[in-house]
Amino acid sequence: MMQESGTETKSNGSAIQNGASGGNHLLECSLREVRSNGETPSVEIGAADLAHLQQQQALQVARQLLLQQQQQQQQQQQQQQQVSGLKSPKRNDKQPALQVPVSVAMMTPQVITPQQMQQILQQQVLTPQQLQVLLQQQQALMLQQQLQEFYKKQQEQLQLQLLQQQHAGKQPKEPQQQQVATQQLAFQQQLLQMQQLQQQHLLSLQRQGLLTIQPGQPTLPLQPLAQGMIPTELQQLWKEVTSSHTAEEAASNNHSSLDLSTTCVSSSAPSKTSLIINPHASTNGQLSVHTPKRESLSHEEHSHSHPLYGHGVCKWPGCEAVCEDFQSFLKHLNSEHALDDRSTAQCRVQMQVVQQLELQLAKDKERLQAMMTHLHVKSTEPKATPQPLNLVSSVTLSKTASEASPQSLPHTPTTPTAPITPVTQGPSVITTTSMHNVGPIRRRYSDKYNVPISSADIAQNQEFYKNAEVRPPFTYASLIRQAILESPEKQLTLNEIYNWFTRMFAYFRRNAATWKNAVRHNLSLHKCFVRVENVKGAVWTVDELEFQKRRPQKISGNPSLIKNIQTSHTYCTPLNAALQGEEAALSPLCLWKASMAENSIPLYTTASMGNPTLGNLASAMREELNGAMEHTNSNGSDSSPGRSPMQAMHPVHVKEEPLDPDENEGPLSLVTTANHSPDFDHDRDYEDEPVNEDIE
DNA sequence: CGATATATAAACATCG
DNA sequence: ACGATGTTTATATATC
Repeated sequence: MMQESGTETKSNGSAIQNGASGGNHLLECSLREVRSNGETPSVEIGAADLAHLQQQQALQVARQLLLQQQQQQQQQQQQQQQVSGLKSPKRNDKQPALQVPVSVAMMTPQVITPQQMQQILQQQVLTPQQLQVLLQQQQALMLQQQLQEFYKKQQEQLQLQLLQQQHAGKQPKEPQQQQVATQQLAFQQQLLQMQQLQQQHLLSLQRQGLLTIQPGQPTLPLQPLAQGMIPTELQQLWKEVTSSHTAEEAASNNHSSLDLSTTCVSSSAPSKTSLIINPHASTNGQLSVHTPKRESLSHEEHSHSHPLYGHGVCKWPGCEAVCEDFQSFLKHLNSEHALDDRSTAQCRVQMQVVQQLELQLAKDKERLQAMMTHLHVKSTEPKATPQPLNLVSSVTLSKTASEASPQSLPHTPTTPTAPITPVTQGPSVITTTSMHNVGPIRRRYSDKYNVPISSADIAQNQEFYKNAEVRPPFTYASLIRQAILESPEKQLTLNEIYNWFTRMFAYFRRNAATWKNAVRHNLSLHKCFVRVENVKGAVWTVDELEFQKRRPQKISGNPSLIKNIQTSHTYCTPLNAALQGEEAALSPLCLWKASMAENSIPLYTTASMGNPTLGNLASAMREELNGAMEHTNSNGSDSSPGRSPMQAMHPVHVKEEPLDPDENEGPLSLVTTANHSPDFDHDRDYEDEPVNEDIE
């Protein structure tokens, strides 16, 4: 599984879906999503950090390789006669520590199995933000593992090379120095090769939109990498990449070209395979070792597992050449993606992408750690026990807030704030494929969202529900209301409501019969929804008063929320500004928003900062909460309570395949501007057609 | 434990 | 007859 998902992570979305042979669907999905959206995740890593880390990494690699080399020499000297073959099967055993020079430290966490993830999702133990982080980490982990395989293989190669060279040198019985020199050369070559492979990794990841690499940025990380190695060469190669020369070199070196691809394959294949030395692996052509041919595998398997091939298309970064079958794909691969400067450069970029991911992983890990620590501490505390005091204070705040901004907020989001940059909703998209067997679970959240989440997390979750098929933590009533309020006329037809659901939540792209029924049920059941006859039929509107009247549900166990409300000024401002510029940044409302977003509105992510609809949703939810709090708090206004928006909808049994949402309403069109995947632009109805294969 | 809220399922009605 | 739309009832679960 690890390998498999790792593969997917690594290079291409297509591989992802093809290779979905029970592997990590979460990862697959997320990648696919990212890819389809063509967005790139924002990597919040400073260039300096990157450079530093990469440099360290590079140095580490170099050191390890040197060490390895030395050890090998010693070893060989001791048993010169023994080393007769080209293979060095014992290598792993003898130098286990050297196998994975890169980021070993980051590998400690284990990859979460789909089941585990599923469980987490179902239980909603974690907030969407947390989930996202988790997913990202998982992804990064996969990558790491993949990289591990990469390096293992490379080292293996290196060793073989060294062995070979030693032998060659031995025959003429040249002095040891000569041997050393040869080995040094090989070593350098190996280093270069490794870097190239890494680059490829990065490149493909970048292509997938997993990372954003600014045009000028790449050189930064790369240079440090090159230091102490082959700076000139690397830089030159990089230049070539950046200059995007299109010279397609004929495959004079088919094997080599295959190499790059097979590297990926190996990482996707079982670890055993990945450790096998690929016959073509040596770019130097020095290896003559023959290992099990990949070609021996069934085509089907190939087409399903080759990371560079999927859906009849070559997934080489920037290629997308159509290949009828796997055979033609191989031909194409060999001819078009031979080991030329271009391919090498692309590979390099890929490596960079991977490196960045690694950095991201490190950061996310740190974050997770902090979260865990925090939660652990908190969990043993009042978490389960609501704190009235806090609640009160929060209520007060929110009340003020509501005053500050009229409850009729559903202001249409006029704030496409901004930078609709190629942001990315991170890799954190969850596939439902892995959750299909989940039975209906009806639970409420209540205190499950008391995890404080940073604004950054909030931002990251902007698109979370849009892409991840995770049940949104809102009741149907809340969602329906939101949908209606978001509309320009504050009224929607049933079908429009449906559309809103599917557009806004990936979760509602399946099980249509179920949730649609629920929507209708809710519309009929709740007084707050008023049906109005229209010229064109009937539309549904919201009776705010009625809506607020609903019984108040305590915002239980949310100490952190309160706490945040009181102390979230810091990021409240940015959040507010980003989400709703029209409102006072530091108003209590803002505080409310921040807390709200932190606790139950994971819809906001940097990616959709410019998405008015989301902003609307947020505001509406906030409004709702305001109302609820108001009621709860003031014994006055409405005798009846407001419903806490915190009430959650819970994971439901998912059996259908997610379809693409459609979009029709005018107001919503705003929504789907920059971030939307094309999918959102057709008018598809999400019916329950149990399709299990994921779309691409 | 009972009341309430919500989710889910399903029967049934109405209408185009 | 059929599907979309609504309404209503029943049941399960969670929360208060």
